[in-house]
Amino acid sequence: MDRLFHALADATRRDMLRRCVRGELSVSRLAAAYPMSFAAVQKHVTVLERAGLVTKERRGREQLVRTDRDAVARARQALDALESAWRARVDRMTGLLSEEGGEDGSDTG
Amino acid sequence: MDRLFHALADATRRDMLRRCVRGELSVSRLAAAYPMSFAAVQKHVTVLERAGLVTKERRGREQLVRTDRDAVARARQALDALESAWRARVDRMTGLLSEEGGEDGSDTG
DNA sequence: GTAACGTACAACCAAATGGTTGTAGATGGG
DNA sequence: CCCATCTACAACCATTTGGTTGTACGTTAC
Repeated sequence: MDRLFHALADATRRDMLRRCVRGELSVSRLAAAYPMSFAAVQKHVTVLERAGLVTKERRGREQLVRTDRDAVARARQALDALESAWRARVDRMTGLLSEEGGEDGSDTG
Repeated sequence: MDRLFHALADATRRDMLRRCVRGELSVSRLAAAYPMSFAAVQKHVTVLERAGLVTKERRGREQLVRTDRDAVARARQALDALESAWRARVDRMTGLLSEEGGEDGSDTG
């Protein structure tokens, strides 16, 4: 989860995710799109890969990068969990008066 | 946006967000919950605050921390935008054959 | 007024980040 | 084979992060 959000916390990497949705860009093709060295782009891709946000697929001597849909969904679900905490709070206010105890701690993913 | 996701990329800070949903915890009360110094917790709160994820409200000599619901929603919307990119891709495959051009770049926020 | 509490902020340090360059291993084409 | 391309990885550097301690300031309680 740390890796996931950390990977998302960089504008270059978020842009990469958008570009790699179609999974047709090699690393060097991707690198051509940014004003930085190939190695720097490689590092960004590695960060995305370790976060599970993209996968690499070999085609000849190229390595095609593709955004992993499920990983983005996972991040969204984490934020959903946070929002549901508000809902629980509202429920409590409108409905009843139970004590606190909503310690689900869904952070192990 | 960078600050937003960066703030979320730390388990301690995510835990803080959960705890501060009800907005009834002072910084020192919060600090008591973690195995680190008060100053360290203060820094975490500052990171969350600069990301817009929490606000502070003074009550006497205490400073109550409260999670900002809208900021979390904002992060979710960013991930929604990513997912809609996949939908656009599917649309293209099933429907027509238009060229690429979905450069909305909703990154300025 | 003074002590205790809660907060803010600066200085400092180890480790990680994000960038660079350089080198080396695979792969494909003439 | 030889060369160009694509990739991988290490070494290095400036900056940021995440933690510490110490000090100063405002507020509450006695």
